[in-house]
Amino acid sequence: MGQTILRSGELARLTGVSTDLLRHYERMGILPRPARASNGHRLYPLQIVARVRAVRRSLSLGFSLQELARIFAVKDRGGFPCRSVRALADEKLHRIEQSLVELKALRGQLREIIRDWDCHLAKTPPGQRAGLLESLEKFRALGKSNSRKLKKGFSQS
Amino acid sequence: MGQTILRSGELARLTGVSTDLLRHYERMGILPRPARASNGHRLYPLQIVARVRAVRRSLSLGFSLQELARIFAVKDRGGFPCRSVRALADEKLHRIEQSLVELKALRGQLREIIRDWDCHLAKTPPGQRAGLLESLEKFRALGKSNSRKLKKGFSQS
DNA sequence: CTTGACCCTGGAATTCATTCCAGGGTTGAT
DNA sequence: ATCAACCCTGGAATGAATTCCAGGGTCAAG
Repeated sequence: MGQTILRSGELARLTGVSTDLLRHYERMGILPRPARASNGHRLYPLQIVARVRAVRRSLSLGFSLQELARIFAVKDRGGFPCRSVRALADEKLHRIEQSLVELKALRGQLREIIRDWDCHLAKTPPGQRAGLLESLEKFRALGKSNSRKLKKGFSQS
Repeated sequence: MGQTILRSGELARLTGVSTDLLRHYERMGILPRPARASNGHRLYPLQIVARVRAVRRSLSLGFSLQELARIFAVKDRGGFPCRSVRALADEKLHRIEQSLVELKALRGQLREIIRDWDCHLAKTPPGQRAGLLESLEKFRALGKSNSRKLKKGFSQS
């Protein structure tokens, strides 16, 4: 527990990220190549935990691995990407707000559609055609925007 | 214009969906296999426009092609999948609401982070380390939930 | 000396909606 | 006859994050 050196499994457990993913981040240039033990095992300094957590946090904030790679490339070469990070964050915020607007519109439409359907269903005995899907045409789509991408946000499990 | 029969290009133009995608939907069982002209060209009845629009609408509401395929499989065999469609819609609504909650939390956090960063930046001359990324650790992640998938909703362009 | 718990590697698979490709055919107009 | 504008096919590619795989090494405990 109190060591200053971590092996991949320990780092994985500490951060909730699979070792596979840690290696992937390394390949992407998002985590620096760590020192190696004589047997080839990765040896991470304790601070790497912060880095991994920052990565996970950034991802959940809407940063892409590519963006992080770009940022960390600057950083790991001794640069200070703070200003560009800041700009990126602003962009993310805008996207989130945009998404919120769209999602709310979607919710409104879906509610309307469901209400409409329930009317139909109430008048339709089970096993009979109610034509719910067809009725979808009545509802016009929202602006094309990114609504197509938004739907990816609905988790599966 | 006034015909009752459409060729793929016409249907594509009418619905804003590429012919490639129309064929893809057909492969997926989401559009029924249309009649063919003697030369092999697809001949769509005018009603197919409604179907395509329903598909697009459903997709934008968060239905997946798989789900639509299941639904239309029942439907095209003469069944009435309305009840299951209704259940699915309910599920989508829940997901949207869940997404909304998470997105709002995200927005709050991102705002907080940005405010925090701006403080640091104000005190840090350009080209100097401000440690914005490192400061991300201070902010704890939200419940694991689907926040990972949510970020996909932030469009690129 | 064997078992189990680790670790290593590079590359492939996954998921999803959508697009792109190569190779080929049928029309209609010039 | 030839060009443009369509249409056909099946399969492969895209992007994004993540996982899985095979084949192999290291190490401590029993």
